[in-house]
Amino acid sequence: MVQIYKGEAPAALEAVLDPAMFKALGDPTPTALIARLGERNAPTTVTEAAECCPVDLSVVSRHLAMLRDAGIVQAERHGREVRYTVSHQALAARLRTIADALEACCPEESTCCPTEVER
Amino acid sequence: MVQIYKGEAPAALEAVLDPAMFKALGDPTPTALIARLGERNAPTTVTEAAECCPVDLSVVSRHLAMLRDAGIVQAERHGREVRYTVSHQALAARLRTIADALEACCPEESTCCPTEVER
DNA sequence: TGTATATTTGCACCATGATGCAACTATAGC
DNA sequence: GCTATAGTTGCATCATGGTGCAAATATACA
Repeated sequence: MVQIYKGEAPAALEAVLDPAMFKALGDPTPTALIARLGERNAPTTVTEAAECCPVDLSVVSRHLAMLRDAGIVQAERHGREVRYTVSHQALAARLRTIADALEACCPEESTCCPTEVER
Repeated sequence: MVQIYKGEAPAALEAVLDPAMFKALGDPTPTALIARLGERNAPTTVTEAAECCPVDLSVVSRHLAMLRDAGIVQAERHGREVRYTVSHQALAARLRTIADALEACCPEESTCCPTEVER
């Protein structure tokens, strides 16, 4: 369950930190699908996209739907096939928006002597 | 298990798409911790950080360690306490690096008529 | 050395999500 | 309408990871 804590992040941050997007990017199969759509660089059917990884077609279908819901890819139906497209530019723009929000939310403060702790 | 598919992403992308970072940002507790460290804006102990959310102190300790391993926060031990610091600037920089890699990897191509498919 | 505080780690439990298979729906062509 | 192809969805299974509790470790101080 994705529970949001009260006052978890500054408003601007909270608006752009989309858990769905990060969850998608944290798993290898969706990541592979994003790369696959990128290298094909053209509307790609579920069957074509499935060549990216050794998983069942239904798994690919589900992941693509998840990516669509997360706003990372777009879908268009043509007859009996559905063609997916990824906009790396759009995804990059979203990451930059988050970066902007991060820098804006909390002014940096110099710390005296940050020493790494061995793990 | 985080399995990396062969040729999952262009080299430049693969180098910056860190699953550990995205996994951390996809869960509310680590996100709340990042925000907590940001608003305090100074080295923060585990006990202080734990005020961010209604979870056991051990959970906070584990999440902070995970964030440290993911390179998102830094830790320094002072006596019996460990003080954590987050650099929003550094995190923002990493996101921008990913954005750059995304834009560089696959030249955009215009699609004819991207129509959303109802879910 | 003994005690108190701060943090980490072992362990068990539970919710979530990824997966494969089979059944189902949608569409095209006969 | 019937059949074939493309994709989605239901269901069961399994791995992962978040969580709390208790025990262990690290350090300071008496």
